[in-house]
This record gives sequence, structure tokens and C-alpha cells, in this order.
Amino acid sequence: MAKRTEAAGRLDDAARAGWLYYVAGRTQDEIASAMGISRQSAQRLVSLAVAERLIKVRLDHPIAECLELAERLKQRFDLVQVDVVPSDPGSSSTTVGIAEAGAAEIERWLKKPEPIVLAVGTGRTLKAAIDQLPAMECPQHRIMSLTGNIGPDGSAAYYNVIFSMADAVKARHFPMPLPVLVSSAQERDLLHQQSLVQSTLKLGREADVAFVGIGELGPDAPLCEDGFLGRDEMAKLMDEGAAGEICGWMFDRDGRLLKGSINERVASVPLPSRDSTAVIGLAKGKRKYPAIHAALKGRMINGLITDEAAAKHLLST
Amino acid sequence: MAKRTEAAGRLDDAARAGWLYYVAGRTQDEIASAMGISRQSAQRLVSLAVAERLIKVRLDHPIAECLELAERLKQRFDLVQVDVVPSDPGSSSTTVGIAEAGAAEIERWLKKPEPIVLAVGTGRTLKAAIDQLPAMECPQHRIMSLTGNIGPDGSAAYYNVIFSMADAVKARHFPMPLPVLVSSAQERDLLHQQSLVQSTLKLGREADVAFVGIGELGPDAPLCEDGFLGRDEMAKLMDEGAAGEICGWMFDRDGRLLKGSINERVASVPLPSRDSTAVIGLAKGKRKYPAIHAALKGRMINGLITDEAAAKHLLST
DNA sequence: AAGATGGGTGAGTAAATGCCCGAGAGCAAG
DNA sequence: CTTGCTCTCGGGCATTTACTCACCCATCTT
Repeated sequence: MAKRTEAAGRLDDAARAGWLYYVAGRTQDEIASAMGISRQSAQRLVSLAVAERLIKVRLDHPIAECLELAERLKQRFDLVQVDVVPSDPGSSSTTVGIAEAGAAEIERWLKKPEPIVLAVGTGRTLKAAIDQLPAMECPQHRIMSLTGNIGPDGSAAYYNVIFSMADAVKARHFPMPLPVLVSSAQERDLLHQQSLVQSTLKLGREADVAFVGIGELGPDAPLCEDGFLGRDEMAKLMDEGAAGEICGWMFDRDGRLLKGSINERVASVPLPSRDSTAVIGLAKGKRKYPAIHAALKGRMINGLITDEAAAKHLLST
Repeated sequence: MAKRTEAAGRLDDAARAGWLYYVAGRTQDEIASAMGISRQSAQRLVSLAVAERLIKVRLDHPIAECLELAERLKQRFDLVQVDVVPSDPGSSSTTVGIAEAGAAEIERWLKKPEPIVLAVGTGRTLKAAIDQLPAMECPQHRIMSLTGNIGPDGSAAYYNVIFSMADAVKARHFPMPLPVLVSSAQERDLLHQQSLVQSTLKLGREADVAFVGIGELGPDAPLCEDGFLGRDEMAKLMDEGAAGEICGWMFDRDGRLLKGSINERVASVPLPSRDSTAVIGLAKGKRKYPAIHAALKGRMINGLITDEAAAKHLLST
């Protein structure tokens, strides 16, 4: 109890220091003397504010080249919404940049006064985007999870997105209290009969917008790393021509859902249709190129948030 | 035309550099080599991006608004120190929040190793702030009272602040062994001749910082409640245009000391000058808005500790 | 009670950043 | 072609920031 108050006080100080540093443009020395602490402490508070994501930076300028790439992607793949962020050549992160851009796009939707249903998938990229969301008050909207949020070991899944999102934006939320993969098609159908799941499934069909990560497949794919899929199953999938997945739905290099196979056992909500819903994929990174390309080719998504390098690659194919 | 494209290209580069710096977190050296320019050029682009407001930083924490308000108050009323604490809409207390903030500010001053002279006024708000002070050892400082600490009935005044403060922080203290109001200007002058009082008056002129409450006037004002001022005198004051008081000094709505009237009989130390002393007022609460505004307008104080609601009101006038 | 543990602090220092200034390119007028 | 002007660039340097290290103190463990 006392501990929490203490920690909150420290975060308060961190926020103060961060504000003085980034917004007011003071030096850490000035902050230190203003707050009556040593310069080192001020520095620590500033970096704490950054680490705790109290400080959010956004670039508010259309970079011509990114805009052009976005426009061409839109034309080429018949998309309604494309965001291309600059690439950072030196970084191998798969989230830096598109997380911020994704958060900005999500925020745009959430700012609408009329109630919407916003669907989210899961994955590291999406989680990073959610972490960039500012605190908001959106009681008018409903957000729902397209994928189960129970991990392979029964725990809440690592990159469970919907709870952190609901927490940040204060909207009603509808998780999928299921694993991502179940043991058989029969089990899935049975589980989907549950009334809780039924209402979430229904909501999925009503979604106005869906944000999904695009996952690559392969022996090093997150799905394997996190234990959702055995290496043998992954190998089998690859043999069947799988090129990527969205919310657990496996598709081949032309973006067609694989018949049978793992997909029989995916407990996720069916991807909303492009016709009624804005389905926006987030992905960047070389390893994901085939998956992104397939998803676009198969028209599984009609919106994309990616980076320059990926955009260039997609246009060059 | 060519010029505009050129300038736009430069902004593009600035945006790119700013993005790499703030979002991707690279150093200017890395940006420079990534973009094939010198580090200095990269630095220029980054600072251009900031100057052109391409980079938007925001603080995602409840106190962000308070800091923003504080900054605006500083600008608007030419103050050196402003602290805005969150308002508690449910509470009508006139001290909750600013007492803690006031104590924190006092503590900052007392922590200085070099000796200072700290002046205090009186009042419920200041008393509440003092009560929040931790025990300290400050033999190097001197604290003095700006106002008399003898009540209208000859007893020690209720909200006498200096003794409890001296008790808490173990500093040498210089009270004003006088009533707040005496019977005439002559009597005041006579009392001020006393050597004890003389030394306190002298100390007042040397004060490095003064903490004062800002009092509202009116039939229900504390000054009446506590019997310092009769209702008839208060009514007369109001007729003369009095809007508030600090340490007993009455001022009108423009923050000008009233000539004659009660002020002739105020035995307090003259308020230290803004030029040499940080004069920090503490006040919040709807009833005090006119008084605070007047004190700011008349430049009687150059520091303020208040709450969000009052800050907003002051900025809206 | 003694010792481990974890978070926080200040000193010191290396790295990164901001800024001034002289050099050189480009350009218009003479 | 020269002169004078502006503009931008990069070198050098002072300031500011990040990081490491030793240390302190409260809490927890054995």
C-alpha cells in the first residue's frame, strides 16, 4: 500500500522531470535545481519517464517518399489505408516506428464520437502499438479480440493485447477466453457454442475496423518460440505451402487460407470481411515480406502499416 | 518553385532525421552516416525538425495538465515559481494539496546549505503547509514572521506559523511580538521602534524568500471569523474596493495597496520586494479567486502555489 | 543478529550534443 | 573578372547527458 503510493510519487516526479525536459526544454541541471534533487537523479527521472512510456514522441510531417510509397501500395493492392514509416537501416527491431504509427491510427478510430466496434489480433507488433496509446476515455466503443488469449500452458498469453488496450482507453472489451489452437475441429465448434464466445463471435462480424499483426512462419517464428506450435507441426505447415498467418489463420503464398491442416483447429474469430470492415495489418521486417505479400495478394487485409523497406520490396515484386 | 521543392526536401530530411533521432532512438552520428551527411548537418536537421514543430512530444500522465497550467501562469503573470496541484473536485478544503506542495517548496529552500532568510506570513493555508514539513535540522537559516502573532485578545494568534515551523526545522526564528492590527498609525510607529521589532523588520528586508497566504475579504473571511476585524470595519473596507489581503495588507482588485484605511494600522513587516525576494503566495478555492487575481495583477507576489481549478480560472480572465 | 538483496544516491567519466566561427560555394552587381 | 553578399558546411570546443562504479540504507532471510 505504502509501497504503491511511493512508486506513484516517483512516477509523478518522473512525469514532472520528463515534462520539464522534453516539453519545456530545460536542461537536466535546471530540472535538478527546480526539483531540489541532484542532476543525476534528474537524469534518472527523465530516463524513467521514457522507460515507462510516459513520454510519447510523434513525427508530424508527411515524408514525401513515404507518402508516395503509400499511394502506390494503395493502388497496387487495392487498399483503403496505407501508412509507410521511415526505415531505420541500422535496427532489426520489428516494431519501432510502426508501433507509433499503429497507435496513431488506432487513436484516430477511437476518437470518433459515434460508437464503433474495434477488433484486435495479437502479437508483438500489435502489443507494441497498444503500448503507445495514450490514456483515453472511450466508453462508447467496444473492443474485441479476434484471437484466443489463453497460452499453450493455460496462462494468459504473452502478447495478449486486449486487456492492456482496454486498460488504456477505458472501453468495454470482449476477450476470447479460448486458446489460439485447440485439439480438433470438433472441440473448436463445441467451445464456440459457449454464450460468452458466441457474443464475441457476433461482435467480430460487426467490427468496423480490425488491427492485426501479420505473422511469418518458419522454425524461428514467434508461434514456435512461444510454444503455440511444435516444430514438427510447423514443418508440416511449411510443406503444405504456408506463407504466413493472421490471428492464427494460415495462408499460402497467394493469400489463400489453407484447407484442413492447422486451420481446422484455430479457435480465432473468422477475419472480418474486407467489404464491411477495415482490416489493417501491421508488419515490417525482411522475414515478414512473404507473409505480407501473400496477405495483400489474397486480399485478406485492406489496410497496411509498414516501413519504407518493406513497402519498396512489396512494390518491386 | 524550385525553391519550394528544395525547402520541402530539406523539411523531408529534417523529418527523417527527427524520426531517426526521437522515434528510432539513434544518435546523431548514426543518423549522419545513415543519411550520408556530416554529424553537424544531422544535428541541424534534428533541431530544424524541432523548431518546425515536426516533432510532437507529449506527456501521458495526469500531472501533464498541471505543468502546462503552471507554465502558462508563469508567462502570463511574470512569475518565477508556480506550482499547480491537481484539484480534488469532491473536496471543498482550501488546503488539501497545496499544503503538501507548499511544504515541498519550503523544504527545497531549507535544504540549501548556504544560509538564507525565510519569511512567512500567517493563515490557515500556511499553517497547513507547515504542518506537512518533516523534521529537519537547519541551524544555518533564519526564519522570520512577516505578521504579528498576537491575537486580538492578547493571546498567541491561532494560525501563528512561525513557532511550529521553527519547531519542525530547528532554525533560529524571529517572530513579530505585535498584534496584526494596532489602534492607530502612531501606535504602530511607536511599536516598530522597539529594538526587537527593529531587528525583525530589518530581517524582512533581507529575506530571500517569503511564503504568504492570500486572504479573501468579506463578511465570512477568516479575518472576521477570528475577530481581527469587526464586521463594520470589513464592510467599510469592501466599500473602499478591497479585494484581498496578504499579511494584513489590504489591496484592491488591481492589487494596489489601499491608501489610508486599515492599512495605516497594519503592524506587519512591509512585503519584501519582488525584485530581491521570491514572494510565494499560497491559495486556492473559489472564494479566493478575486484576491489571487488581484495579487498577481498588482505584482505583489512572484510565485504561486495553487490548484488546477484556480489556475484555469486565473488564465481565463 | 548477521548477512544478503534490491533500490536508490553521488562521483567520476566517456559519449553525445549544441553552438560558434572561419572557409568555401553560389550568385548578383559592378 | 572582381567584389561583396548570403548561405551552408564542417572543425573545434564547451556544455550537457548517459553510464559505470562504489556505497548507503531499508528490508528480508537464515
